[in-house]
Amino acid sequence: MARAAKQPKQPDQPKQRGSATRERILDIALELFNEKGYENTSIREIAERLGTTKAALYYYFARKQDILLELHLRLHALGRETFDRLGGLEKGEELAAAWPELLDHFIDQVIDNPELFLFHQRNHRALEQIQDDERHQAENEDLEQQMRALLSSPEIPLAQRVRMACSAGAVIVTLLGGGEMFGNVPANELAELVRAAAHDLLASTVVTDP
Amino acid sequence: MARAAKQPKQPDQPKQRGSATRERILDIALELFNEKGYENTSIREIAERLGTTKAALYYYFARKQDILLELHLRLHALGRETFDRLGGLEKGEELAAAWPELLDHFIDQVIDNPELFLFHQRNHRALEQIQDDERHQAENEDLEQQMRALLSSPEIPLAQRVRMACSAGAVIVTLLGGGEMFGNVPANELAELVRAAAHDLLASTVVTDP
DNA sequence: GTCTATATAGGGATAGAC
DNA sequence: GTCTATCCCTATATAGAC
Repeated sequence: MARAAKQPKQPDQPKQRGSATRERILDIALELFNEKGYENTSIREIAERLGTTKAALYYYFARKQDILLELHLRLHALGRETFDRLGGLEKGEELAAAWPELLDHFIDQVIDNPELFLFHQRNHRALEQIQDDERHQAENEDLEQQMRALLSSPEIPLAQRVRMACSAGAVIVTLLGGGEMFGNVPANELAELVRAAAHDLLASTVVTDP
Repeated sequence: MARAAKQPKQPDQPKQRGSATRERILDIALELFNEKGYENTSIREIAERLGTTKAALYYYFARKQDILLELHLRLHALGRETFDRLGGLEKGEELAAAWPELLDHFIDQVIDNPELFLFHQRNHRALEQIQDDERHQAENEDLEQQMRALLSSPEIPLAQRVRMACSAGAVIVTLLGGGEMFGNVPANELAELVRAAAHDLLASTVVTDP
């Protein structure tokens, strides 16, 4: 307890949690990470687009990783929001029955936050690696990890779990697959078509013995 | 014509097209790119796993990019194989009608070459960038680009194209989503479940006016 | 065909002035 | 809070010996 008694603030906590420029940095980083990827984006590039210098960014984020981590936290919030709905459910049957509603909520979130989900998809590997390096809070808060856990649950019949995974894949690929694919179709219209398709996929599940 | 008269071989063509060590380099690179990603894999790492040094690799590949490019060509071959089946089709209706069969073939290919498709998915961005830098032959040979082109075809009703995209997404995400998700289920069994799900998704398409 | 040694560039990160 | 200048490291790529 003798060391580190001088620091007036928490050592590893971000310095300006709600700062306006801090948010701008995160927004610009999100843009660049989506355009070029995390590893191909340098601090210098982020600073240039913001109109400042490298060193200025280091006032807000001690390491480049911390920018990535902070963006991941935005996704965590969405994940918690989605999975809080299933809090009480325990048995596999109930979990499986809740899936269609969960998927609907997921579609809404993707439509509302396309950049964030694109970021998650296109920087999947970089996000994996910071989880190994740092134990950034509970691992189970991540939306994807919770979905995977649910899809691993042995209480749900395999055939049904596969359908559930398929429905998620259909949503992600179609909604994030790039706007040019379907021309200028408005996002809402696309979402409803995907929603219908995903639900048909789930509905045609063959009933199996428990 | 005065210059470059001395070279006994083509200048930018790879030196040992069918060499055994060359293939080993590509296999090891494929492994590492799948584990850590293209940009996080150094030439030194590839050389170490191969049991040699950096400089040795530069005998076979002039640039790191060329390794990526060569692996991409393996995918091109698969794409050509798939799309050669549709060569004669012209009208949108016929193209849409051929989709289920095309999807079946696609599933077979993913099952037979999981590492290659994983490589494509997890290094998507790096592959995009070499397409910009170099015009590496016809762009339309890429499987993904051809699929996108088909899904953009305005002759096919939007609802149907969305279903087609959904079916592709279901296949990719479920088959490449990581083996841990469904435990130790054999790949073939999984493939048949996915195949059934994807076809149900396509079959329940609502008939619309042409 | 494979090595050692090196050139060169760029990235992350820090020190300290203002 | 933001700058300049700099350190240190690692990466790609090349030259040339063997």
